[in-house]
Amino acid sequence: MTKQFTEEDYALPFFKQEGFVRKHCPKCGEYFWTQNSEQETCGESGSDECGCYTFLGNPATSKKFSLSEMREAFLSFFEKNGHTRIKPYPVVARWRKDIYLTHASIIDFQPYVTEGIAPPPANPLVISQPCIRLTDISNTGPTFGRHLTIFEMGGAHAFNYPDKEIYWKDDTVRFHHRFATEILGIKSEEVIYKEGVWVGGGNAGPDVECIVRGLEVGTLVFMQYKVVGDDFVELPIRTVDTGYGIDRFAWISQGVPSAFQAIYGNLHDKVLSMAGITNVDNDFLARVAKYSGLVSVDKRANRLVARKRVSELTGIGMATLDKVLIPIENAWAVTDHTKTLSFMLSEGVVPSNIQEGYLARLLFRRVYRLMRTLNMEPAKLYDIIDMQADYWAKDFPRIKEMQNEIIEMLKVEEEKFVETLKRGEGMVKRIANDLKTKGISKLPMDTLTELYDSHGLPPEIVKQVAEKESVEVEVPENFYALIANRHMQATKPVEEEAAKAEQTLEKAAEQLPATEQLYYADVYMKEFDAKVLKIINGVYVVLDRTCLYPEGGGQPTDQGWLISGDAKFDVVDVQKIGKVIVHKLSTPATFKEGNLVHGTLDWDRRYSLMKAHTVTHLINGAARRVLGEHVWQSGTQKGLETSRLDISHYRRLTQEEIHKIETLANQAISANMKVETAWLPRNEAESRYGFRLYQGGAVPGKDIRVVKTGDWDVEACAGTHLGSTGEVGFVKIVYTERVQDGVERLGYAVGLKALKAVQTQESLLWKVSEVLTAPIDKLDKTAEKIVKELKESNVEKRHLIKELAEKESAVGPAEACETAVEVDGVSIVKRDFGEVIDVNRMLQTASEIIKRNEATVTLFYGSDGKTCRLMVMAGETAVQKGVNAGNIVKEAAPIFGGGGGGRPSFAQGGGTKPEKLAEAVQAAEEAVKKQLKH
RNA sequence: GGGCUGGUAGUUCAGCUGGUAUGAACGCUUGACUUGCACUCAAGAGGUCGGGGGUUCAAAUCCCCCCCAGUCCA
Repeated sequence: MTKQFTEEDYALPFFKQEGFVRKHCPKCGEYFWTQNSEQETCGESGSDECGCYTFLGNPATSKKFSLSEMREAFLSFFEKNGHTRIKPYPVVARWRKDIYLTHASIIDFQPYVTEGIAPPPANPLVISQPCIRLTDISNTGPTFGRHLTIFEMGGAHAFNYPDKEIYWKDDTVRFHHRFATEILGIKSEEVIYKEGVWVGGGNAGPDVECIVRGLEVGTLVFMQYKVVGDDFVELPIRTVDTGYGIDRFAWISQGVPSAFQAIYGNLHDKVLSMAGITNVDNDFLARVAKYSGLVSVDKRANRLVARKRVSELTGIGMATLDKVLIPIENAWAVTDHTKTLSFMLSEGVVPSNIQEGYLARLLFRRVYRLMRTLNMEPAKLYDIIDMQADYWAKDFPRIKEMQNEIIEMLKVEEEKFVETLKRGEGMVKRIANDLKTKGISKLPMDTLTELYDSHGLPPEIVKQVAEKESVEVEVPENFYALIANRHMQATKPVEEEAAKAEQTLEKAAEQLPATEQLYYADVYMKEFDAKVLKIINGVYVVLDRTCLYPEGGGQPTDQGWLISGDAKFDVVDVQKIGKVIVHKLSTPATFKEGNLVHGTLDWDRRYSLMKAHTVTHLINGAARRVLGEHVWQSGTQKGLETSRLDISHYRRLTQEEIHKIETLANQAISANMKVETAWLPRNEAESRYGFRLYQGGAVPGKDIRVVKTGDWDVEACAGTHLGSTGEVGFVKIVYTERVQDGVERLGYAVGLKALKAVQTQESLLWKVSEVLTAPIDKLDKTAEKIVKELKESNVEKRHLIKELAEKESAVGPAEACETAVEVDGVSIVKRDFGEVIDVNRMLQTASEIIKRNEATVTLFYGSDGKTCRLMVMAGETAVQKGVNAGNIVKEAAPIFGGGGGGRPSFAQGGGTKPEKLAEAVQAAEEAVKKQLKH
C-alpha cells in the first residue's frame, strides 16, 4: 500500500534557495535534506543508529526554554505569522466515534474540518494540544522521555480548499525553519529534514521529519490522499498537519539528560527523592542518555538488545546500568503517568472496565505497581497528584479545579485494586495447594491465562505467589498473544438483510433534496401538507417536508398518519437517512409520487417523548450538581413509559443521592425555565459553551443545534423539546442500576406515568400491609420482626426434629408402624412415616438408630397421597457386610414410578404411584436380604 | 460494544457427572488449662446455597430470566 513519493514531492524551492542538498542515509536508507555537506547520515538517533544525541549538556538553542516558555514561543511565532491561536481541545476526544483520546492536534479537526463538513475555527490556526498516547507506555521511562504517554503537540494547521489556498509545503517548511533558527537560535545547518510517508486514520501524504542533533523534534505532514484499498485518492481538501514536539524542543533547549527534567523541573526532583533516589549522577545519566535513542521496543530492536548495545557504546556494564537506571526509569514513568491520569480524570473519565475508563484503570494500576517496586507508600501517589495539580495549575487550571475529585476517584480505584490483588493472591495460593496435592508441580498454561483474563492477575504476580508455594510457573514469551487468541473467537456477522434494505434507501436518498424539518420551526406543529417526492418498495415514503421527528439521539421515532383523499396510512417508523427523512407505512401507499398528502402526528406519543427528552437534560444537570463535574452522559434512551440516562460515576448511587437528584430535577421543573434551541456554527457553540455540549457523543455537521435549558444545562441535541420545563409536571426516578463499573443508569418516569409509577409502588405497599396485617408506617418494623421470628422458628424446628428423631428412634418394633427383622446379624428396620415424608426427619431418625447400632439398615418410607418416598440408610457394619443403599433404591424406586440413587450408606428415591409403595418396600427388603446373603 | 469468571455460615472457601450442607478453616459464645508472640483443649451457636421461574420422585448442582460483583479485549 505504501506509495513511494518521488524526489519532486520533497524538492521545495526553500531547499534550493537555502542550499540544502538531498542525501541518502546509508544506515536507514531514507533520503534527507541538509545544508551541511559533511553530513553523511540522517542523524536521527534510533535503532538504525544514524546518530546520537549531541545536545546533552550543550543545548541546541541559544537560550533555555521551560515547557511553558517553549509553548508560548511557538504559539506567538505563528500568531505573528497570520495564524489564529486556538485554545487546546480536551484530551478525551468525545467528538470522535472512532477513538477515545486526542493523540495529535489534527484530531481536533477530524473529521468535520478535514472532510469539508464544517469550516475550521480559523485558517490557518495554531494550537498547543495536550495529547495522550498509551501505545508508548512501555517506552516511557527507558527512552529518557523521547516517548511520553502525555505530551504537547504544537500544531500549525492550514486547510487548503479547491477555491481557497492558504499555504502548502514550501511555506510550511519555511515556518518551521524560521521558528527553529530565528526564534530558538538553532544553527541552520543543524536542522535536517528527512523524507517520509505519513499514513493514518485513512488518510495519507508525504511528510518531512525535522531532526535536530539526533532528535526528531517535529513532523510536517501534507495530508492530501484518502487511502482506498491499495490506492491513494486525492482529497479535495489538502491539510497542512504539523506536529511540533513542544516537550522535545524544551528538552534540546535545556540540554538536560532527560526530557522529564526539562518538562517537570522541580517536580521531577521531588518525585525522585520521594522514590528514595538521591544523588542522581547527571554525568552518568548524560553518558547513557546520549545513546538512549537506540532504546525502544519499536521496529526490530527489543529492549534487552538495546540495553546491551548501550552498554557496549558507553562501556558501562549491564548490571550497573540496570541497577542505576531501572529505579530512575520507573520514577520517570510515575511522573509521566500521574500527569496523564490527572488530565484524563479532570475531564470526567471515571476509571472503569470499559472504554476510556479502562485506559485510566490500566494507567493507575501501572503506576501502583511501579510505586510498589520503588518501595513507595501508595499514599504518596496522592501527594504526587497534588503536586501535579499545582504544577499545571497556571497553564491548565482545570486540573487544579478538579484536584479533589481526581483524588477521590483514584482512592476508590485504589481500594478496588487492592481488593483484586488480595482476592487474586488467595486464589493462586489455593490453586497451588490444590496442584500440589494432586502431585502437579507446574501451573498449567490454561490456568495462567485464565487468571489474567478472568481475574486480572498479571503473570508476574502469579509467578511470585505460586513459587512461594513451590509450584513452578513458566510465563511464555508470547503470553499476551495467547490472551489475544482467546479473544479471537466469533465476531457477530452483520445482519445482511437489514443492511441491504438500508443500502437501497441510502442510494435513493442520495438523489433527493433535504427534507424540510417542520418540527424545528414549530415543535408543537401537529399536521402539515406535503408533496410526495419518492416512494420506495411501496412503503417508504419521502416527502418534501414533515413534522414527524425521525428516531435519533435516544429519542424514539414519531408516529402518525398520511392522508390522501379518503385513504389513511399509518406511519409506523420515521428514519433520517443523510439529509432525507423516510416515513415507513404499515401498508403500501396508493398515492403516487408527485401527489399531495396531508400528514398528522400522533401528538400524545410525541408530547410524552418531548417531556421525556427535556427531563433527561434536567436529570443530567441535577446529577452533575449532586455528584460532581465528572458526571457525563454515557447513553440515554427515551421511552413512553420510562426513560433512562447512563452517567459516569465512580460509586454506586446511594438512596440519598438519588433523592437529591430527583428533588433538584423537580425543582428545575417547578422553576419553569425556558428551553431555548438555536443552530450555531460548531466553533461558536464550542467556544461559548465548551465541550460539555457533547454529552451525547459525536455530533455531525457544520452547524450544531444547541439546547439550552435555562441556566441548568446546555447540550448539543437534535431532539424535540418542550417550550419550558414546567410542562414536564413531575419526574420520579423509579430505578437505578450499574451498567458497567463506573456507569450508573437512572430510570425515571414523567408526568402521569410518574404518578402511575408511584401508585404502583404504593399498591405494592398496600398489598404487603394487607398480607402482614400491619399499618404501612409500621411495615419495616413488622417485616423485621417476622423475618427474625421465621429464622428463630426454623432453628427451633431443626432442634425439634432432632429431639423427635431421638425419641422415635428409641420406640422400637413395639410401634405398629415399625417392624424389624434380623438377617445375618444385621437388623433391618422398616418404618412407615405415613404422610410425613419430611426427608430431614427421616434422616435424623435413621441416623439416631444407626448411631446406636452400626449393624442396621433402615428402610423408611411414606406417602402424602400424591408422591411417595423411600429412604435407605445403612450403618458402617452393614455396609461392610455388603449392603448398598444406592443399589437398593435404584432397584425399588422404579416400582412406584420414579427413580432414586445415592451412596452405599445412604440413598433416597421417590415416585408418583403411592399404591405401589408397599410392593416397592417389599422389593427393597428382598434386595437387602439378597445383598447380605450373597 | 464483545468475551470470561464468580455469588454457599460473620469471613475465606470446599461441595466431582442432580441423591445427608454429620461441610472445612478462621472468627464468635461457654467452660477448662495456661501469664508469652496466630496459646492449647472441650463443648456449642451460626445457612432463605444472590432472586424468580422451569425440568425432576428429588436441584446449591441442569435450563431460562433478572440482580450483584470481578476481569480481559477493542
